[in-house]
Amino acid sequence: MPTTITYRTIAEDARALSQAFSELIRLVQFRDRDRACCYGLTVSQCYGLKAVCETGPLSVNELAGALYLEKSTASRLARGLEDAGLVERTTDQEDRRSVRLAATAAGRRAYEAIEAELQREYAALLEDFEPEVRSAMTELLGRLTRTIGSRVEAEGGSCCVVR
Amino acid sequence: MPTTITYRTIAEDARALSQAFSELIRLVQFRDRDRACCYGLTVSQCYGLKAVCETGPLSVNELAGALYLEKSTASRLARGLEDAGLVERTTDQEDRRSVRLAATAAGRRAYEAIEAELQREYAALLEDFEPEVRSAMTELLGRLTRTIGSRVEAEGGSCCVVR
DNA sequence: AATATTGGTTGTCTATTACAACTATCAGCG
DNA sequence: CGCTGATAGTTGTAATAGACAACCAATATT
Repeated sequence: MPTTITYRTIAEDARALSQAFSELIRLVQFRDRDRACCYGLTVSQCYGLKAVCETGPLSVNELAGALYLEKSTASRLARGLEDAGLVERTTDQEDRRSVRLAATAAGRRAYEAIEAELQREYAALLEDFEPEVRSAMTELLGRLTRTIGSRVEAEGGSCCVVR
Repeated sequence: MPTTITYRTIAEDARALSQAFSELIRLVQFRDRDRACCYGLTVSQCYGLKAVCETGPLSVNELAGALYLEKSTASRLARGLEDAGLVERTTDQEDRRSVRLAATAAGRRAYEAIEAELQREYAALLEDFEPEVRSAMTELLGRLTRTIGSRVEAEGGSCCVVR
């Protein structure tokens, strides 16, 4: 299995990236749809729980920011997680408008189980690659993601020209 | 800007991959939601048009397969594209149950404009990286996507253990 | 104290999707 | 030929996910 990485022009790489991305998005959405059942959580709830567990207690607005959602959507998401007993909602004593969403013990357990399962899957996937390719892949994907993230945060998301 | 790619264990890579993916998915979905306006098409319609334009005339079932959708969903998607005047629907003469979805001239124009805009965006994004990193990134992302694709096609998408 | 701002919630609407029931066509077989 | 079963699509229905706007309550500003 050769690791020949050929150089290309930016345009060629952009084309390849566009192809890979749109396919990837479809694939992951498909997988996520199917996964919706786990622990009786919806896909969004999984992402919400993940955000709360990883970033510590969050306000509704912070949750919305972390997931790139509208605050109303985040609010309902939080309620769902609360109803499921996975997060606890207390009013912030510094600012009583604000809410503190913190994971409960059950929430942390669920998060860890889901995360472990996901990582088992990804590990199995990565076994198909040689170690250096594997590491490069994850490293670069991380970089790409961070770059896209900073762009989205800066621009907000421009729409293409409708002539 | 050094290109130090450190080796890691599979578990570490799996963890990094999981992180990058979930962030990436959120980001791209956010961008896509925002983009929904372009040419009066919805996001799904854009993906549908892309499939029809790139893979040539498709049946409804083939469209569903390409986008990992249920055939009913693909059927409605096709109708939307037809109503927008972007694809033409003719009954296959070999098998009159089947339908041939082909892009119209307007459809091809719209597809090309959307694709060009996307690629301009990706090119701008890739400018932030050195050529060798850029190429490696797109190359490896492509590989990863194909590997995931073959897994999804094989397994269908297993759900995690609900104990 | 009056006004403006901010954090959240609720009402309403749209998009995206699946599943199930149905129609029409095709393929195989006695 | 005429059943029977499989296949391609369509339509009905329902659930999820999300946005936007109007609102309430608390905090900030002047």
